[in-house]
Amino acid sequence: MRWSQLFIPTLREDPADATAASHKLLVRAGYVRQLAAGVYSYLYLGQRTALKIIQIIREEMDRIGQEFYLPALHPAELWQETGRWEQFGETMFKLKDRGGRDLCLGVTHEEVMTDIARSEIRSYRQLPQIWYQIQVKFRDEPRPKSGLMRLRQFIMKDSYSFDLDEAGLDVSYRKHHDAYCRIFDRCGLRYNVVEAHSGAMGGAMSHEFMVVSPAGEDFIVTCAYCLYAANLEKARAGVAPVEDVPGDRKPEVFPTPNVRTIDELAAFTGLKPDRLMKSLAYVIAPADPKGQPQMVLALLRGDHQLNEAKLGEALGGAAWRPALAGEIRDAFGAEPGFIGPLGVRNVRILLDTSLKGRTNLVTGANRNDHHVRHVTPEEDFTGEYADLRTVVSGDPCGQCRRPLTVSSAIEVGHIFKLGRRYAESMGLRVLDAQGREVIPIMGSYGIGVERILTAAAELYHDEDGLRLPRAIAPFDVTLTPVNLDEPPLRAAAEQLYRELEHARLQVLYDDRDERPGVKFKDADLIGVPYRITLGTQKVAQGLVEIFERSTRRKADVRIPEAVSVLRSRYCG
RNA sequence: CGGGGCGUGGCUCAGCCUGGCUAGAGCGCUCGGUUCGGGACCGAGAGGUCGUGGGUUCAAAUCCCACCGCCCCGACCA
Repeated sequence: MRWSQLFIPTLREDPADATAASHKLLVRAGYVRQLAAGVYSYLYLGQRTALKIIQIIREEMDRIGQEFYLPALHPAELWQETGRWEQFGETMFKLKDRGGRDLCLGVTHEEVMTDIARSEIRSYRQLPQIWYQIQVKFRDEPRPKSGLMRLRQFIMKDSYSFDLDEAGLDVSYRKHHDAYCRIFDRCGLRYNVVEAHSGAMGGAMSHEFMVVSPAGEDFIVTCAYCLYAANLEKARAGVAPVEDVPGDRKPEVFPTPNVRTIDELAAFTGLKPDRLMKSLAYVIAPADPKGQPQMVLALLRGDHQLNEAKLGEALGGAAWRPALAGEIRDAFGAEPGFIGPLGVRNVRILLDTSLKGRTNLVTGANRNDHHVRHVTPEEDFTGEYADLRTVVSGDPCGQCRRPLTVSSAIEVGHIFKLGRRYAESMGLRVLDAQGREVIPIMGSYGIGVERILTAAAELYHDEDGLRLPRAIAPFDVTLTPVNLDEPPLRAAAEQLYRELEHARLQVLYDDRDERPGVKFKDADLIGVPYRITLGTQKVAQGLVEIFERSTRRKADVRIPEAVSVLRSRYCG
């Protein structure tokens, strides 16, 4: 394509409202423009790159499944059937048609896919199925952010598997795992596959595909030695042992005026926080509206942080919230800051596993301005052990004891073993080989197209601009004559342009009447992997220069060989 | 939703605190000329409801109130 006829609005300066590198560069390079918070237009370059990403996804998904295209506009009834009309709440864009009927824009498509399956699939012989689509999703996020990182409208490849049994689901899940690896490999991403928290979706297993980046919003825990990898929400680790001073004395209450926090208590007692026991109070709403809320006391080592996802899991997925000060006073007889496990009644006590075997700890006395020392779990009080703490960098790996690393990461894909929740609630049934009616088991799987672009931009850029992997760059090569007023240069450029196109390379021919510096800066900014530069001197000697964007290496080649040299780079 | 910031030509910003000449700069854009291997230079131009509405005032980009939009931190995130 001839640059002079294209719309590639590059910017010299960073847009004022961007902070993430990918956001700044995608706007500066003319890939995207913002329309509203979390809503972006793809311009020419952005669309070319998006289409390449989508094509890679499509090719790999076609190896394992069938492409559909579902509506984005859904009737409310479908979502009310599964209870997710309420569950998604304000995250869902809801609207009414002219007849006053409730509609919404799809946040995901389990309901629509399951609706198709239940009305068409009757027999186990029709299973398994893997259906996918590449389509727009709408989520009214409370806080869109970082350009294309978190959008309110975005393109997702989502797929759904239907299998007769768990073994079948394992196969479908595995196929997706492998397809996702091929997709992200082909897109040039470096990523980790991590065990993920299944969240309110339920389900037995889920994995996330994570690109480590400081711009990421998630945290993952990885072990460089045994390859353990998990989302921080889910990650487990060992703990370095703590030397307790053996104490055979009985618990002893002592005054601690105005000492509420762990830091204050450590300073007051002169003990390290790992000798203290942190008491956090939560309540579970009763299943029965007339019932009493259940008070929960979570106990952690003073220097540890509670992991809310793990607490939720320990409570069996029940809805919970931090206890209010009044509720704490009623249940413990003391203000927050002075509560503890001793002598409490009707309180469910959860101890983090790192407290197992510890002795002689200090914790709240359930009496204002007092704590209690010489407390030993299991001797002085009892409770259930659960993994509650948030892993931090340096914790010993639960598998190999080597130190773990916590990194921020961008979630580019997520695969879920869904189970039978949707099939069950929506009445999907098939007959098995014995003629019995059974409920198929489902999986759901997602890839965020913009996330791939964002992650690539975060991963591959420098101070001059983007340097996208070849597979997703908008062009293969830019062709840059430094001055088109010189007939020999123009002739050589036009000739090369034809040859490159003939060789099926995607070439961006910079035939603009711009000075060389402008052309070089723009070419660097938009991140095309190679540039062929035609300069007066070199062309007079029959040479052109091939410049590799990612390494900044330059090499002179003879003009007749330029195309084949470049082709070999792409093929080899 | 809580906290913070911002809103002035296409872009990046100054001006606002302390109200008052015709609202400025750089970049970009148009025309003419020179220039041409890393965002050139000279000359001449075009382009602005100062986010919106209301209020105070002789007078509002500037002060006050309300609203809207965008960004950041937090909460949230199948």
